[in-house]
Amino acid sequence: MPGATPTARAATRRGEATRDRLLRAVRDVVADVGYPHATTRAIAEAAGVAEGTIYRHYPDKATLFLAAVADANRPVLAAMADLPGRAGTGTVAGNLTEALGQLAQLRQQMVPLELAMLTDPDLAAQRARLHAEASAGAGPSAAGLPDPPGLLADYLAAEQAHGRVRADLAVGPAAVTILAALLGLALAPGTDPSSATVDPGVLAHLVDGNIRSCGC
Amino acid sequence: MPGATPTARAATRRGEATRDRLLRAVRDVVADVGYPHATTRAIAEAAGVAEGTIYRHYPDKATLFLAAVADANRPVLAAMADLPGRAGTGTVAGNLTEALGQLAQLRQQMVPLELAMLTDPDLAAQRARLHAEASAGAGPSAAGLPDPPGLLADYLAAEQAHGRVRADLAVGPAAVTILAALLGLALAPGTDPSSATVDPGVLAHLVDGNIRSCGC
Amino acid sequence: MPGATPTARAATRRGEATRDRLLRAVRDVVADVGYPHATTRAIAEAAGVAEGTIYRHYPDKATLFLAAVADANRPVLAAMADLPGRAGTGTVAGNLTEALGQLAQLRQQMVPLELAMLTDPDLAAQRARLHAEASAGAGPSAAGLPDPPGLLADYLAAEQAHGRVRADLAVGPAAVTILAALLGLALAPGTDPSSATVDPGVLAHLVDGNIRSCGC
Amino acid sequence: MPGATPTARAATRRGEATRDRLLRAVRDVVADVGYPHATTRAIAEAAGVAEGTIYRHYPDKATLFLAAVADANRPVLAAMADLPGRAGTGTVAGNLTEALGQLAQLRQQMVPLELAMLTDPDLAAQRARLHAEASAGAGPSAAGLPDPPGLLADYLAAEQAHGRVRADLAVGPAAVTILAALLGLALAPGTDPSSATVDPGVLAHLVDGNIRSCGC
DNA sequence: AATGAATGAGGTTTCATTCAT
DNA sequence: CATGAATGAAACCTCATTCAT
Repeated sequence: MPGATPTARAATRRGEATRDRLLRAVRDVVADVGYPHATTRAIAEAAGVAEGTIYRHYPDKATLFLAAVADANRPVLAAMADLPGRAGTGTVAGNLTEALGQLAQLRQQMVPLELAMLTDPDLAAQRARLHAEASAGAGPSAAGLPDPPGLLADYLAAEQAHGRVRADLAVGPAAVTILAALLGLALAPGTDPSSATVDPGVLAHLVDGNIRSCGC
Repeated sequence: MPGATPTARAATRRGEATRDRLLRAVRDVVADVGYPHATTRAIAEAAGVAEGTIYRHYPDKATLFLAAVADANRPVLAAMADLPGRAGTGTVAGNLTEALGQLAQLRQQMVPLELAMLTDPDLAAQRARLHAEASAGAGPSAAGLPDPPGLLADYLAAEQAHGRVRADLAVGPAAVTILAALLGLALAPGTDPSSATVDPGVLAHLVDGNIRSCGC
Repeated sequence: MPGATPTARAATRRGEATRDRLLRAVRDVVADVGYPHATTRAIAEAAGVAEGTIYRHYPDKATLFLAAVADANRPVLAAMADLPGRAGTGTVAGNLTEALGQLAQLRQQMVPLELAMLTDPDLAAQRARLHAEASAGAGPSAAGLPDPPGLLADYLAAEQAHGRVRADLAVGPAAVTILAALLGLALAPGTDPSSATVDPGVLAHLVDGNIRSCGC
Repeated sequence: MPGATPTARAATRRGEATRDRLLRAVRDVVADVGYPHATTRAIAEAAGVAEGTIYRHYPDKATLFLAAVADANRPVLAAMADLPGRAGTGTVAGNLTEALGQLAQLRQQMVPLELAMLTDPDLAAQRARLHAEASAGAGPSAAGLPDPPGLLADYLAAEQAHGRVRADLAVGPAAVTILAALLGLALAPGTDPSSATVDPGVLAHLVDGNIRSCGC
């Protein structure tokens, strides 16, 4: 075993490290100079590799960007995935505040990348195609990948079942609204981009206003 | 007096018409293909003029974009400016629903342009410079131009004075949250961009959840 | 007489004034920003007219430049034309110093325009064509228009006839050399372009070294 | 040691060859069509590379031109650098004639580039900045780089010390005048640009008239 | 005669991508 | 696997010239 295909393994290791550096470089450069100025040159430089190296790991720039988005999305989804399981424990406001706080913090990191998706229809289209393929590949049953709005709606519905959220709340629109507000806050002009967190007062208002059971 | 300076006026007329066509072309092209693909060539074509014509009216592309943003912003501000005057009339929910509905409709139109500002730091910087100059030029007293969050907060405070909004509502954070949610909704993936309006259910939820006096 | 075709006359007057302003504008702009940056826009602005006005007086930019060169050349030729007639009067050194001093002063003014001719073969070709046509139009006898080297050589030859210049001086090469040195001095790096005159020491050296009769 | 870093060297080699081809292309194109028509397209074509290649080696067109000027200047300086060491050997006239003849020949090659510097103030300014930086970088003691007028003046002074040039000659003005004349001759209209040399008669006159010791 | 908006060819520069090393 | 020179299409912008007023 010692010495078995050492070069191949080392090479693989090296390649993975390079890919990681590239993904992080995409995030950094887009956050720094904006998507329109995030050129392959700038990204390669930030990653400390030659420009040509990009194309040894990704077939083109769009694919690299989508990989960076997926990579940045993972912790966001993880932060939300816990939520439904907590229904009935602690307090509703506490659970939401913690989850949304985490989410806001993470989203801040990936907002520039999400913006890129929103401003570039080509990128969005390619992402849609990838998602479609992924769903198809996973079989017909795997239609609904978990996404933040769905997870949040699930949690709210579960709390309704526990009687801890007013029964007449439309959980779908509420989830969408809450997350939209969070996104909107991250973008609002005047937001200090260096502070990674949302103003706690605003966050409290958001939670409180939306789920308050009617005991006011 | 009529006909006093007919040529001068005519000349100006033509130029103004061209400028208008250019501003609209910017909006259309950005909405269509996205800011990164909104080239001067595409804009000129959409406006029905030669590429060089752009530069007789605007010194560079950034200035053209900023002019388009300002132009698109005008009706948005107009829609909000009425609101504070309506405090005490009709119903709170009615006033807000109407104003936010209008706002959502208009914002939809200018969201792509605002996104451009958010993705391109250069553009944002130049806009900031322009605003600074405009404020300076208007004298030291004109510091605060009216903006949507301020106007909405003013309205909410006025309704508090009328006792039609619960007294403990923090009007500043509430205004910011509502508008952020509106912006977030316009961006949320899955929003049908062809429907210019926000889902009325969501809008109702937004108004209701945020300002509801405690009579539930 | 009063009121006789006043408009026509006024129009002509105005046209001539405009042409003059244009010629001077060409000189000023070329001297200021250099021939490659002397655009029709800059020239029109310097002349205080609209860009289109240029083409009411000159068929194209090259013709305008050549007219400006010819205009700037007139006083230079005038300064040299006197010289041959002065042979035998005053002192040789005095005559030359005065003529060359004047020439240097004037040339300074037109050096930028002459440089334009030297850097732009198209312009030079068109000038040559114009000269050829002028000569042809003036009849076959008018082949040799008076030019500075010829006039200077004529003067030196006349002084040789008076015995005031050493007999073995080759007047042709001497004239060419002197004028070339003058041109070279105007161009030499380190020449202060604001001082319109040549260093008197250098000028004295130039005169002295070239024509000194052998009494040293 | 051979083969130590073969790739790096090879890469460098290719780049260096391309740079050389570009520098020569600049000279050729400027000499051919004149500075105002020396477009990047024409230069790239003359060098046999794509237009974009220029910008991998030089940040912009101006820098490329300045590099071409510096490159063309090197042999000119080399031709003059020998001169001071020859004082006291051969004959004064022989030394000067040879050096100036070489200089004229070389200068002919670089006259179009020097003209470009003279007609384009932007270029001249950037050159001045570069020179200033170079001097500063070389330490405060390296203020005076050797330049042709200085070297020629040094030579003349040395010959004065040997008693082979008349003692009352002002070596500074003489050197300036001689070189200015050479430059002027290269530009003089009527000079056949295909003959790379200056008319020997004129050259003799130039040498003779300026340094002749008084034994006539 | 004069204006200035409009034109479109062409200029410099950028950039995603390919290829020889 | 990695490099970096090379490519060429396309981006933004300029400019001499034309044309409606």
